[in-house]
Formats: sequence, structure tokens, C-alpha cells
Amino acid sequence: MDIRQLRYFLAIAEAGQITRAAKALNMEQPPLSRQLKQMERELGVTLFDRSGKQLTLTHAGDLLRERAEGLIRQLHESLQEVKEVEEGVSGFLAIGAVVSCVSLLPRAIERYREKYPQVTFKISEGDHYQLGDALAKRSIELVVARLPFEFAEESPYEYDVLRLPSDPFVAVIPSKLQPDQKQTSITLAALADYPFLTLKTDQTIGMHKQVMSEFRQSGLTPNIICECSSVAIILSLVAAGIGATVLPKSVVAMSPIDSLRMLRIEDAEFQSEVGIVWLKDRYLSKSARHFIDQYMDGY
Amino acid sequence: MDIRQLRYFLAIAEAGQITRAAKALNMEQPPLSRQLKQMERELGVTLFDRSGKQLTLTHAGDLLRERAEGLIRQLHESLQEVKEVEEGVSGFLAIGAVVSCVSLLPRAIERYREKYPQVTFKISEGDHYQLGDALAKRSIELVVARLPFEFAEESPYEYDVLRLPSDPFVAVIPSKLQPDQKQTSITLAALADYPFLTLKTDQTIGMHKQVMSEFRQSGLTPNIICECSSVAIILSLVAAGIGATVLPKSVVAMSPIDSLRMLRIEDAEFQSEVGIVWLKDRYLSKSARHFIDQYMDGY
DNA sequence: TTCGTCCCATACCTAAAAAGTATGGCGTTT
DNA sequence: AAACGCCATACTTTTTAGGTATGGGACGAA
Repeated sequence: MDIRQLRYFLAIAEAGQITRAAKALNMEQPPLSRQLKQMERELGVTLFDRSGKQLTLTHAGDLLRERAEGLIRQLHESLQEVKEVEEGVSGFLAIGAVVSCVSLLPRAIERYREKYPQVTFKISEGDHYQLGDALAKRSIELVVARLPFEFAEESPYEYDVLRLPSDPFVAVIPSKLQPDQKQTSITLAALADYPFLTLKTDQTIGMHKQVMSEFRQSGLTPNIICECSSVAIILSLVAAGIGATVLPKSVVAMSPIDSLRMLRIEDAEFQSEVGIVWLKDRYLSKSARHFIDQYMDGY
Repeated sequence: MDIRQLRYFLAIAEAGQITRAAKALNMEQPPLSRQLKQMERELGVTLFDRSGKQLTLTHAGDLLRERAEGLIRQLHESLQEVKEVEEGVSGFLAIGAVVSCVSLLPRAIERYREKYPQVTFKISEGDHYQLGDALAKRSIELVVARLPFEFAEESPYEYDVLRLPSDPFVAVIPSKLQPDQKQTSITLAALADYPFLTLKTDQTIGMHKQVMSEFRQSGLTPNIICECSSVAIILSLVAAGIGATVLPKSVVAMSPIDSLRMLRIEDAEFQSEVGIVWLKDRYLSKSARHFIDQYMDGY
């Protein structure tokens, strides 16, 4: 049974005769007659009562008419839905982000949804390793992360990257250890005097290395008293006065807390590169492309 | 977009590759490749991500898979339903009956539903004229009526008839006018002495004529004091003692009332022929055929 | 790295199915 | 009775799907 045959059948049912239906379908009468007959043979069913001068539906035919109308309507709707997903105006977009970048998402998503209100999001958070894995498994399409995006010695995948405006590192110091309200910056050397907290796990070590190398270039070695695995932990420790740390500005700006102060670092060109990362030469949904394009256009 | 293509698409989605799907479909790989490509072109949609070694569904493809599965399932179910209606195991059966025959329906329907519990009924009641009209308009398929089934001088339709066991006419007499409890029969002559009620309207005159002609053959002329249009009216008038009448036995037996008595008519072969009537050489649903067959088998 | 394997895509050919044409039969209408 | 309208059949043409041969690209093993 074929969609075309269902259409033919409906045309005949509506016209009440084959000749007129054939005209409506822009075809000749004999092929239509044949299709109807074949359909009835295939189903083992009499669809029309031909005994009168006018073709009338049998009970079976009337039921088929109802069902066929529904099916054809549903088919159209489904194809329309599929097209919308393809065009990126509907469907969903799965994005992953490292903790230190989640603060960038709300604004981006808000902007995106202004243009494509039908698109929903699936956001996951993880370290570079988890996110790279998720990309490979295609459970997410885009990653927002600190650059460079590396999660293993040698990944078998290649990535495309869109660099976002870089995010300057700032010093984060407990208010109680830095009572001078007017001071807005600090030197690396002064910073190295504080007990130091760093964001580091076995899996995510990139930012830690970047910060350390900056100190090392100035001949300094901070006194690391704690390695923390999450931003929430490190900020709460700083707020409690345990020590100071260095974090990308956007991370700190997201959660302003009275008990800690954010200071510019005077003597270092010290920035965290942030980027949107995706698998190179792999299929990217239109939704994901739109997300990227939004940044491309923006800057 | 074609059902076949949806099947192909689902096979590919399930197999994860075209070659294996082609094997499952008992066809070669190139035609399947082409169909998929054509489908994507037709929809303007990328359904599979071919960049990996394994074909994976895009978001649009995944949506189409869901929809296609639903559509194909529904199509099968619909065709199955249609076949069931054709076979007469499902659907409905529209029957008309004259008032004096409705008493025959309950048992017939009960018996029918034992065999075809999925079939529902639409019953309408009317005179010969209305029922013939309904047959012509195909709003009913069968009529149960007194024979002969004639409703106009010349009907443009021909009918097929299945005669049912004939229904003897009985005299119906008010208990108060016939106090002898033991008497079970009466002569035409005795009956003609009662004030007579008859079932007759302008449209339905058959039974009246039959009864009158029977009296006439015996040289009797009943004293007709009232023409009634319905069984309910005539029975209530008899019960009230207004007069006597003659009705088919089944009609009276249906509603036994203390205040009236039913007597066999001794000296007349006096029967009402009952039959199932339908349009000759016209389509009859299987349900209707089954209904007729049930009587054919029964007797 | 290179070779072999697996899979998809393309080009070309064959087969099947659908559409078109011509025509005849049947029933209704005038 | 003749004319018309509609359906059905037989036959032809066109379209579309399916099959065969083959090449290119990715992946894995040697």
C-alpha cells in the first residue's frame, strides 16, 4: 500500500466518480481505475459500491477514507517538523561547558532563543576529558571551554575552534586579608605572598599550568596550600579567608561575594582564551551552526 | 514521499549502514543508497551523518525515525481495521424495521452479536415508505417488514427478500368484552361483531388491506370505528375496551397485558408474511450478509 | 607505510510499474 | 432509439525502481 494510492482513493471518494477524480489529479481515467482496482485486490476489500450510477463508499471504504486522511495529514506534518529541525528553527542543541565557562552560557542562550524560540537546549558540564568524550559520542555538539582544548595526550579527533573574546585573569583575595577598599590591582609578587589555592584535578590541569607558568616567568613560586576541583569550592575557601587564587574574570564576576575582592593583576599579560569547540569534518546541526554564527556575527 | 522510502530509511537507521540494511531488505546496496539520497534531496534535509565510519542519525533524522515508525505502524493498523470491516467482523450494520416487526429484532441481534461481538447496530423504525427511502439512500441496508414490501405505486428499485417464518394473525379482544377465560379461539364472524380497530395510515395500508380482504372473503364487514397509526395506540385502545382488532401474534405477544386477550382465529388461514428486504443487485456489506445468512442457516 | 578490507557513491543497464491511448460495453437520458 | 457519460480492458509508452560493475575513501593489520 502506497501513499500515492491513498491519495488516489481519497480523490475518487471526494469526486464520487473516477473520471472527475482523474481530472482533478491531472491524469487519465484508465490508470486511476486500475489503481483503485489493484488497491481493492491488494486489500481484499470492496471500497466502492459500483452498482448505482454514483460510486459510493462501502463501510470499509468509509473507514479507509477517515484513516487515509489522517495518515496523509500526519505525514505532511511530520515532514514539516523534520524540515524545521533541519533548518535549525526547531529541535534541540546539546552543549557542554567547563565549569569556568558556564557563566558565558546564559546570555548566549538568551540571545539564541530570541531568534529561534522553538529550539531547546541540553547543557552538560564537565572537564575537558568528559566533554571531549561526549563530543566523540555525539551526545553534545559544541563545547565551550578554556583553550587550548586538550584532554588526552593524543586525541584521535581534530577540532574546529572559534575563539571568543579573551577573559583576563584576575586575583581573588579574601576581603579580610586585603582591607584596602580602594586598591583595584595587585602585582604578581604581592599575590605570591598569599597562601595560594588552585583549581586543579588529575583530569583538568590546563588552567593550573597556565597560571603557574606565569608566576614562573616572573621567578615566583606561589605557596600552594590547596588544589580544588571546582569553582564553588575554591571561591568559598577564598571567601573564608583561607588564601588567594587566580581565576578568569568572568568566573568571579558571576558570583559577587562581599567577603572576597577581585583585583587586576598589574604586571602580567595574563588572559584565558575561551572558545567554542566542535569536531572538525563532522556533521554539525543547523542549530549548532546558528549558535556559532551568532558569535561570528557578534564580533 | 513514499511508504517504501520510509521503510528503507528505517532499515538503514536500524542497521547503521546501508550495505547491511540492503541485505536485510533483500536488495542491493546501490539502489538503497540512491533512495536515501533522493529522500534527503526531496526533503532538503541531511538524515545521516556520514562523516564517521558509522552512519549516525542527525537530529532531523532521529525525528523522522520516530515519526516514520509511528506512521508505518498506523498504516498497518488502519489496513487491518479496514479488512475487519470488510469481513464483517467489525463495523456496524444499519437495519430498519416496521413497528410491527421490531419485536423480532432483539433475539436476532443477540444471536448475531454472539458471533460478531465487534459489530454494532443502527436501528431505525418507520413505515414502508420511510424504510424504502432509507434503503435507496443507503442509510440502512436491511429492512425487516411485513410482506409484500411495497411503498409506492411503482418503485424504481428491485428488492431481494428472505421470507421469515410467517406470523399468524390473532384476534385481540378486551378482557372485559370476553370474560370467558377458557376460550382460546374465535371465529371471524364472532370477531366481526366487535367494534373494530385497525392499524392504518395513509402511508401504511398493507396489513389493513390484508385483514379486510380476509373478512370480505367470508362475506363479513367489520365495523371499523377507528384507524390507528401505531401499535402502542391500538393496543391501549383495545385494553381500554373500545373494541377488538387483528394483529400478528408476535406483536401482541411482545407486550402481554391483563386487560386484553389474544385469541386464535379458527376459520381463516390468516398469516402475516414477514421478511428481510434489501436492494437487489446493490452492494451489501458483509455484516448485512451475515445477518441474512444467520436466518438462512436457522431455517 | 602499504596493503587489504569494508563501505559508500557513481555510471550504466535492465526490469518493473505506472501513465497514456484507443476502444468497447453498460446504463441513463433525451 | 440515439447520444452521452462513465467505467473497464487491451495495448503502448514513459517513468521509476532495481541490478551490475567499478572506483574512491576510511580504517585496520601487517
